[in-house]
Amino acid sequence: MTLLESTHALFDGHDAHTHIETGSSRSEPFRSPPTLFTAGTEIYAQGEKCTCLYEIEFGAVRVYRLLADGRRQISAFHLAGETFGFEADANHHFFAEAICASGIRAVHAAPSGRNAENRLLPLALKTLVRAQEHLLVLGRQNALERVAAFLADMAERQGDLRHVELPMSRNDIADYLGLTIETVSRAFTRLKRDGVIRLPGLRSVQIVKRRALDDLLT
Amino acid sequence: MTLLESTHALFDGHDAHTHIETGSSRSEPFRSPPTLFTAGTEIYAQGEKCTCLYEIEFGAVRVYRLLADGRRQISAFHLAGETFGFEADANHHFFAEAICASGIRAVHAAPSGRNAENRLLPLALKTLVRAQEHLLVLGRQNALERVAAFLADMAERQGDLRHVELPMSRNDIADYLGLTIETVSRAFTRLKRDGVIRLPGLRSVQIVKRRALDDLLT
DNA sequence: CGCAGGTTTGAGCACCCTCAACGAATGTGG
DNA sequence: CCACATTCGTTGAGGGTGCTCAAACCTGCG
Repeated sequence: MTLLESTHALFDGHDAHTHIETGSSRSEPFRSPPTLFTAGTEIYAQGEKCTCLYEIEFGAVRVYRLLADGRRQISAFHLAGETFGFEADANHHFFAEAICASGIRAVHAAPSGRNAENRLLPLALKTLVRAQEHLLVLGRQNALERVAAFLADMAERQGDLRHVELPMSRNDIADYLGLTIETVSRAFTRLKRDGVIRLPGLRSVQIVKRRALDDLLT
Repeated sequence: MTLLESTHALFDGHDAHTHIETGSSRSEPFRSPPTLFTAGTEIYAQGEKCTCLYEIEFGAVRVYRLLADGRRQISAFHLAGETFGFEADANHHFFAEAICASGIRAVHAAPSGRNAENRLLPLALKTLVRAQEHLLVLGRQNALERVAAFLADMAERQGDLRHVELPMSRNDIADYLGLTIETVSRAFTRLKRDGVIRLPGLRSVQIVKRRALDDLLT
């Protein structure tokens, strides 16, 4: 199965991920070779046991929870180079899915648990800081401010303050920002109309007036 | 200054906290004797250097951030017995204030930094879990559900599932739940009207229909 | 008793959601 | 290669939840 072929394979569970052949497994914590997850494939589910962390080689991941009636809250997006899958106890309390075709490496804790905490704490801190930032956005910002904060965050994480490639759909953005897709779409439209951003493609955003965007933050 | 006298002292800064005399300082991390903070007194501010953690002997604390225009998001309440003041880097990114007269003990990290992480990680985890729960509430629940979630959480943390004593004002609750005081008040009124709770006092809540409350959760 | 702070209640409005239809993009099958 | 299906995104109209503004109420305290 090639990368292109698998891009749109649907939720067929474990058949969907395939080991990618690479040499080199490094020294200390045991990194498995990266596995290919196709768009929409589940990486882990709420209630499963935590067995490892995950490093994203390429692609993107959404981590979310569901309410009983199906409402979804995406608590975080993770991009290439980031590590996720970290939970407070031995069980997962979230779902994780690949947003697009993604190469993901399982990282098993070092056998000597002593070093584990030194690696876990920074990860917990990063997750916590993001959650707290997110909390402020969801609690006290309006739709336009939320979308602006989201774009600014993505731009910063992708290392290009003028251009963002969004791997996720409007639906994902809405469930991340506590809005509906229509409201997200209208916010994009308004930012475009006001000349703050341009949209060369649906998932491609140019930040034209950085200043105007920043004015919507904090 | 007695505890009662100081209950309503206002923001008079550093004069407001007073050391309480107690014997006993324990072994490993250096706990200072508890300090009395009166209602509304700042414990630390955004931008200050982190010097220690804080243990609440009695009372309650709010931890919050401000937007430029004064909007406030309370990210957490802390009650007696809990530890707070933990931040991701060396500087505080939040404000912390005593909600009511509170006895708070500064806990300085053990000089051997080795043990520090063993104590920090569980605290980071607890903070993270709460933030993530809070995220779901702010992102995807309506006003009534938010207030219900808040009451259920407070009841559980106070160890009495049928009765809650709220140390904080409606204003604090609103800024915690991302609502206005009026909306919080209306939610209380509605829960009372529906017989879910009773209000023996403004800050005293009896949970009458636990089941109905639970139906509003997750 | 009057004042002050916090809370409740009401009326009106704004923002965002809901529902619906349309348009765009992409992949499928003929 | 084109028609079609499907998914995703946009746009519009209308309604509801929660916000704003305002006034009344309650409670504690000087």
